[in-house]
Amino acid sequence: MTTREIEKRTDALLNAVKLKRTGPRRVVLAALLRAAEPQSAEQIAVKLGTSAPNKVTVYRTLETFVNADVVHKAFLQKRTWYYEPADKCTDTQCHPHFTCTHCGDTHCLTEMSIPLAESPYKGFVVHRQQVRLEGLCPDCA
Amino acid sequence: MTTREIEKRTDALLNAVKLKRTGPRRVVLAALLRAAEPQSAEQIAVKLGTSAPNKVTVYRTLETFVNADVVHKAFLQKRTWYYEPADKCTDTQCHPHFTCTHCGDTHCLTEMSIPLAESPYKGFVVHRQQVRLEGLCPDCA
DNA sequence: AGCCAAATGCAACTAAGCTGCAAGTAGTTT
DNA sequence: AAACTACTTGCAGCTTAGTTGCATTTGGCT
Ligand SMILES: [Mn+2]
Ligand SMILES: [Mn+2]
Ligand SMILES: [Zn+2]
Ligand SMILES: [Zn+2]
Repeated sequence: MTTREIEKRTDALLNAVKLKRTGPRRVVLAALLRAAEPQSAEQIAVKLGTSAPNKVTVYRTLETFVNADVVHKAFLQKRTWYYEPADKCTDTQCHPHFTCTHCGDTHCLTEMSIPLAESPYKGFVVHRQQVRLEGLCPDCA
Repeated sequence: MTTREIEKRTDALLNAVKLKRTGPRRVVLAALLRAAEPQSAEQIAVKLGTSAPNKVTVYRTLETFVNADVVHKAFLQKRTWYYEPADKCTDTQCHPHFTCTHCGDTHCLTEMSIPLAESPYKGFVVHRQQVRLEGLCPDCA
């Protein structure tokens, strides 16, 4: 996507969920759309450099996006939260994330579809699932 | 398991992985064996009360157990680490954990087996997977 | 242009965990 | 049994990642 396309998509997404199109929201959402992998608040701030909003605003903005379901938290077995645009996820699951045990890199496996697990337990109703994969990436295999 | 059985199992596990059988290790591992669900360092300390080791020791002990593969970190959508004995996990995955979106409780689904995902991506070699389920528990459904 | 609820920035605070180092102890050796 | 010592523990202080309260600013509306 070009810079111009990202800007258009950012505004369209903010409009769609009826959030004010403020400076901080535009740049934070654009940073997520540009990234190939889930990003932490810290990573976003670093990438934005001098145009980064106050860090409290970054945290609050990301939380706002999650509540509006424009962005999801990706749980990567790390101590910090990572965020990504929600558009490559279905109602019942986000795409799996693969982390290489050798180089530590994480990759979105958006083409992969894993059927929703059926619980053999009486009474448990499963609505969503998250899958995390570990192994060796193409570079390290 | 009775208290006596827990004590025996604790010592047997520590011996098996060649870790010294110290007071802190015995009580922390016993607390995990007694629990039905993954526990945080804080939860363990609270349950142990006055016999809890120093909190730094609890952290270090849990990390030691993970390195020795006696204990695993559970894949939960929380900001703190949760730990559980590794004996109900296979080489390729831990059993899934189910979290109820209504009451917030987490349950170990040890009877559930999910086939290891096959990556459609060239070059990615999957060694392990972790699955987290969300929905309604029997009490809340 | 003026209004105002919503958004932002700043300072202070907190939860969860980590580091350095001195003191203690489990398991071994004599 | 006593001595040895590498591993383990406890304490003080530090760090990371995020939160809260509150005063100031601004986007969207009239
Ligand atoms: Mn992703
Ligand atoms: Mn479990
Ligand atoms: Zn790799
Ligand atoms: Zn419930």
